[in-house]
Amino acid sequence: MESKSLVDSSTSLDLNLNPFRPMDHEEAPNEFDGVLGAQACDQKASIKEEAGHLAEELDRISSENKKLTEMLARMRENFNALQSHLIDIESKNSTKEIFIKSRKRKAEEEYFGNMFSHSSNEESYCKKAENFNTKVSRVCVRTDASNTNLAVKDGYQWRKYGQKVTRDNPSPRAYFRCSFAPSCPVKKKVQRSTEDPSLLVATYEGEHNHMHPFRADQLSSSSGGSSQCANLGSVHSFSSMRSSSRPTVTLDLIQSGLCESAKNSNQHVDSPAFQQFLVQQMASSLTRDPNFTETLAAAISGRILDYTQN
DNA sequence: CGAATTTGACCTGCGC
DNA sequence: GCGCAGGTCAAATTCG
Repeated sequence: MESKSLVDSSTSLDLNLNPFRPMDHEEAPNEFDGVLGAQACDQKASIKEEAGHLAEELDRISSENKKLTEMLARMRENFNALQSHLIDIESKNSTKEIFIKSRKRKAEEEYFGNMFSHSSNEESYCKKAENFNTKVSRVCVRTDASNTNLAVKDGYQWRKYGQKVTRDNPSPRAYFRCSFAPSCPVKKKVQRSTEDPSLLVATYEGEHNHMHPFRADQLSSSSGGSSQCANLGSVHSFSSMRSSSRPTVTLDLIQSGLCESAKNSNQHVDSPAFQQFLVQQMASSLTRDPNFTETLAAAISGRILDYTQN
């Protein structure tokens, strides 16, 4: 039923796209009718054929778009169902565990054990974290699982003061202090995720009370620092401070071309510049994804169809 | 040689 | 009070 209108719309589209096509019969001089008559007929036929092809293509794309929309709706429904199921399970578990574990250790488990859990966990953590005065943030960095180095390059200079194997995680936890200590109170704990050994989980406590070293570098000179990103894999996840409204961002920065951008990311995770960087990287990784661009193109063509039909 | 890292000992908080 | 686990200290070691 859409095909008729599709033909019309595609023809009109083609009119706009083909500058050599006569817009009006009056525009074609009559004296050429005899000489170019056959040619004109051929051209018209080919244009009609082309319009037909375009109409078919648009039809195909719109139906594909429809299917994708339906799939997306189904996925959303499934996600919501799973989400509510997970919340149920977690609420049951938490009531059992709450009397077993101390608040502090519970918070740690929330940090390191449930890295990929639902955001409700984040919220529950944040509620508990309200008891803490220090600002706590978490950054995940993807590295090679075989790499035993627990260094997370974030632009600041850190001094390692301890390492410990914890009960819940076979991989050791490294303790870092900002090299500006004791004037800077910030501490950092780095440990591999139990669920994904290739993921380093860095927990920051406190706020830096000094300028970001990279910003200072950038102010003084625009060169250097390329080695800083040598170990940087991908900033996989960046999640909430104490504000529960902040979403978890999953970001793939693993492409080699992002080295320069990654350098810029070495700013404090709470800074507006860092957040702007995250947004930019999200946009760029989306536009690099051929599936995304394809889906976007289909969606746009669907919109165009809707518009031309109305 | 000085700075950074490693690592075992020690401290602290919590549950039993 | 004891044991456990996380966190910190500081001497020893490594590295540039």
